[in-house]
Amino acid sequence: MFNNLQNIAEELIRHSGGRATSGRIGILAILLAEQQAITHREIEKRLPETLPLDRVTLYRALEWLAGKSLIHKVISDDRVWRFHANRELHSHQHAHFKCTRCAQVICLDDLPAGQNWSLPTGYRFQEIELTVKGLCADCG
Amino acid sequence: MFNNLQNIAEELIRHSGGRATSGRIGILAILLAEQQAITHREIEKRLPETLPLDRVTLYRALEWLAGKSLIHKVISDDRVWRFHANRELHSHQHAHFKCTRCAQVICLDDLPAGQNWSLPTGYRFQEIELTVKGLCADCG
DNA sequence: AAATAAATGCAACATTGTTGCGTTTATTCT
DNA sequence: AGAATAAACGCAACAATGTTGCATTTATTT
Repeated sequence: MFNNLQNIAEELIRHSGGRATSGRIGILAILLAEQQAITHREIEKRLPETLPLDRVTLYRALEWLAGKSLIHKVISDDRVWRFHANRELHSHQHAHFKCTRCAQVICLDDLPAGQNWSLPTGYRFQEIELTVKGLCADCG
Repeated sequence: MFNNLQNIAEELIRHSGGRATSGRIGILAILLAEQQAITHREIEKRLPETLPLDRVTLYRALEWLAGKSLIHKVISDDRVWRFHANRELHSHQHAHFKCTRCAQVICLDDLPAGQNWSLPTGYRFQEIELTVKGLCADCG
């Protein structure tokens, strides 16, 4: 099962025209296995002992994966990036929920239509970044 | 005129039950004079030479002002806090616009109704944090 | 004017993320 | 399969933003 994700990850990476290194595959597999967006540190903790990875390498791999749109980054009010695999459902814009108590982040599917945000004249819309904050089921 | 803002700032601070120190007054006056949300560093640069203020004091004053709801903080994808005075218009929840080229941040007045975000069962809504990204009039 | 609690300044630290550069490795070419 | 090559990697050092502890100063109260 874990192996299955490894294979999917490898396939996705090759398909994006990059080198299928064990680091990238392992990282993407971890993100694919995760329901929520998780931090750099959380990814580090989930790395198997057989795959020790330098902090910097992890950062660079994440940046590369995000550049290839295989994952996306979410910023939140703790000033920490969180990463999440771009499953089909989420490949386009979507909102995030962040628990104000346990800091867990999950993805929501909806997003208010972006274009009809009334921006001042001359301003051009590109994208929307929306985080709903509250208490998750465990903390609420 | 600047003096006027100083007076308003002082009044707001006293009204919140805190000490009206020159630092707090100066900082709040700067934020009141600003249309946009600005960073810690930008505030530092705007401080008059007659009011040299320690980095830490500035952070603490901002935290205090935010705690008293005289200002609010906005996080964005450069992982830097920006601060903005809570004028009446903005005292409740509102969205922000951030230019992806010059990093300028302004406040927008609308916000989609928060309560009807479909959260998973058991999740409780508290607040919404929304940033629209794009190009401002100067950069677009 | 003196007393007092709150705010300040300084130094040191913490966290997250980035850069430069020599070494290793996945991939390609023969 | 083995050699060549560019892409990834690991290490060390750095950068930016924000925080903590503690002694000193200051706004406010009496």
